[in-house]
Amino acid sequence: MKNKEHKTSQFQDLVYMATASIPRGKVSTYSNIAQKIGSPRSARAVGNALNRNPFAPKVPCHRVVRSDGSVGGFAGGKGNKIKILKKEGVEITAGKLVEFRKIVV
DNA sequence: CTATTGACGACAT
DNA sequence: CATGTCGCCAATA
Repeated sequence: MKNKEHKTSQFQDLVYMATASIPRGKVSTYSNIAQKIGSPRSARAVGNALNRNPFAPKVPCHRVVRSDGSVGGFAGGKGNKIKILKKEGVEITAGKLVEFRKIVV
């Protein structure tokens, strides 16, 4: 029997592509990705797409944070997201990225 | 088709 | 600085 391929919509595909281009040790924001894919007002929808990300961990959705510097959510648990980011060299204090403005792409 | 949901953002309190 | 409200958009029921 054949595997059922989760058909990804164009919107989700664009989100995954943009997210995959984030270099290790840096981050991006939901809003930033939204603009990159041509829907600057769809930050929320971007988060939804990443939440269902079928290409994890190929697509580093943990490198996407909120525009105010807070970590945002994570399907594997927010604490886990913070842990992974710290491992990549990202400083986080009280749930906020310290040098956020300097590492955001 | 409409209603609900959600890993958001900006602003008000 | 913490919390709440409104607006936004796409996926799903």
